[in-house]
Amino acid sequence: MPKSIDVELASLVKHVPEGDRWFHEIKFDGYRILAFKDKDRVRLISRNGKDWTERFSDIERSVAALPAAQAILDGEVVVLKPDGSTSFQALQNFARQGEPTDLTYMVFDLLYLDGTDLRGAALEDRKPLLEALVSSRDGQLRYTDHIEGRGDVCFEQACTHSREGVVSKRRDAPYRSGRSKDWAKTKCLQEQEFVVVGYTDPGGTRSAFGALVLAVHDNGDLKHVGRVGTGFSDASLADIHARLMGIERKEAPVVDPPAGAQAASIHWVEPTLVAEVSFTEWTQDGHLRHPAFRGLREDKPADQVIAEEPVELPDTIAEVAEEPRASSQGDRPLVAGVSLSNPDRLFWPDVGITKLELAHYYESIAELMLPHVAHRPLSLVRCPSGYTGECFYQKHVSHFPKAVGTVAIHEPDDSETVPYAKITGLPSIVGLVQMGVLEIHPWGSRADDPDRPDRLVFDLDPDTELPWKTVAGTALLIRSELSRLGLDSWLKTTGGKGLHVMVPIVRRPSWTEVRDFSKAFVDHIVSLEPGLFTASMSKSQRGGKIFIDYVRNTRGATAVAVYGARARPGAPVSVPLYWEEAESARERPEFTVRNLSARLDTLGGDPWADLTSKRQSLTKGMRSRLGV
DNA sequence: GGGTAAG
DNA sequence: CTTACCCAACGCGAT
DNA sequence: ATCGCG
Ligand SMILES: [Mn+2]
Ligand SMILES: [Mn+2]
Repeated sequence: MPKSIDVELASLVKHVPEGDRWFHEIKFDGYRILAFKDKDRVRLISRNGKDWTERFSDIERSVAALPAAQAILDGEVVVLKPDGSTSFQALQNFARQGEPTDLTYMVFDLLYLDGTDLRGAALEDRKPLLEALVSSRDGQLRYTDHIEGRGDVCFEQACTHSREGVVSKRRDAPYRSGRSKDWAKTKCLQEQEFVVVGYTDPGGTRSAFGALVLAVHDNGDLKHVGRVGTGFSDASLADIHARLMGIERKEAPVVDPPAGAQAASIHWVEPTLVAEVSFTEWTQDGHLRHPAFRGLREDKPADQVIAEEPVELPDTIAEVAEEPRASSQGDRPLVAGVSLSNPDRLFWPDVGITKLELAHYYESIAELMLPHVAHRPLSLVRCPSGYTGECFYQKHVSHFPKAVGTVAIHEPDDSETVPYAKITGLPSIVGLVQMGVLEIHPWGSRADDPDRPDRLVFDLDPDTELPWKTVAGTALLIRSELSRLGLDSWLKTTGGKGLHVMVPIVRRPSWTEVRDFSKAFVDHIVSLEPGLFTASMSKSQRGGKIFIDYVRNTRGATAVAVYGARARPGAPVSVPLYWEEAESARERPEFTVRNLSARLDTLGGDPWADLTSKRQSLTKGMRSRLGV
């Protein structure tokens, strides 16, 4: 077994090589590491021969646990962010939480296995062996899969998922140490350092400054290479602006300052700051195309910044055909008078439901839906590129279509008021659809008095394995216990596994009083069958039980809108049920944006028709019976 | 998705 | 015209 | 204070 090996390195090329003779892998940016495993002994060695075994002790353990006596692996130690996660995981966790990051060893080659040197074998024979060796193993050690052929598609995917690029490898080639033409790397972006020589004023709502003016040293002179105006966070914008103000100067530090109106708006500064900037390519006249700011280099003296040699292109592909002009997106259909961009955008790619179809769905049920959702502050779940894409909660709205109303909400510990979205009619809902809103969550109070709730909701969240009949029975129990107190209630599906029981009340008690009542009521329900019900949110206490969530009944908390869609597979919707259906339905009623109309055609009547006219109050008598 | 930047 | 990037929440209960 | 949760 060899004690050391020089790694194979990829040549940089401009385009991904085409043809079936290539395997394409995502290019990871990290530490290139060879792992030598000999029985229990593992060494992790970097490209320049440094031993990193102690630093990467978690990885050392993973390699030691591999089912092989001897092995040499090649790969990259990377910090893997959880954005390769599937839609549903992403949706569950899209709240802002510190991104947990872990060092992961992404292995892409196997050079030695149990007495056999595999370096002479073809890549297409080495990789299956590697996959078998590390498969089913996740966490610290992962197999780097590849795509056969379709290099252009692979590159496009890599770049749109903001990966660094693609490494293409000849499938029939042995492992050769050193720089090789069998491995070709293609980068989505180039990255380089530049001297900051000035800045421009901000426009619109932008703060601090607009762009940084950049230059490089060239034969002792500073040459202007363009400006970078994107990639800044609000924090870096403010920080950099403060530093720029201290180093302003009258004259341009570059020998070739831009002329005309462009130049007039530039504030020149002493050339002491160095910025790291990514860009797609150099233009003919020596400027950066599509530059984006990455960060300031604190460690690099400005006078050492020179233009790096443009990449040599050993690639043979001559010219890229100009892409056919994407048919201009001028076709914006109107629904309820609201203009929709990208009407064919797939919001639910699994079932082929588009933005336009969602708008038409809301149009078709608006009359039934509006009484229950209009004139309330809203929380929104937006997924502008569909439920499988990045989703996020939004409460404060700005730059929404005019059809979407707003209500000023006073948030605790905030002297200012904040605008929340509000539905005033069908056009508002279509306006939300235009903004990629896949879930609408109304408050339990109305815009004209947000601090006086007019309805409670009991949210039944069953353990996934509980049968429908149990969930339905629980809802019926809650209904009858509410009835004993003198309260009528209404039922709906949630679009998930659970149910919502809705109780309209006369606006009078505060949120605190309503929450106390809800908690006491749920505690009472739990006491009836503690083995089946729980009021405790913690997942560990919910196994095999139904979690009855009373915390929905607090200020600012919400439940998904009735008739509202869910950002989940299949485009499910939350649907009103007759109480009789809870008794008679043998299976969980499940409806979608696509098929709800079939139910409405045959149902006859509206299960929630008399909810809005119901007048009932939370009384002293009810409270005392619950011991509040 | 909208807004602010760049080429 | 294009591309690239940032930004888009919060409160409760348990520990 | 921080975490888990919806
Ligand atoms: Mn629920
Ligand atoms: Mn976008």
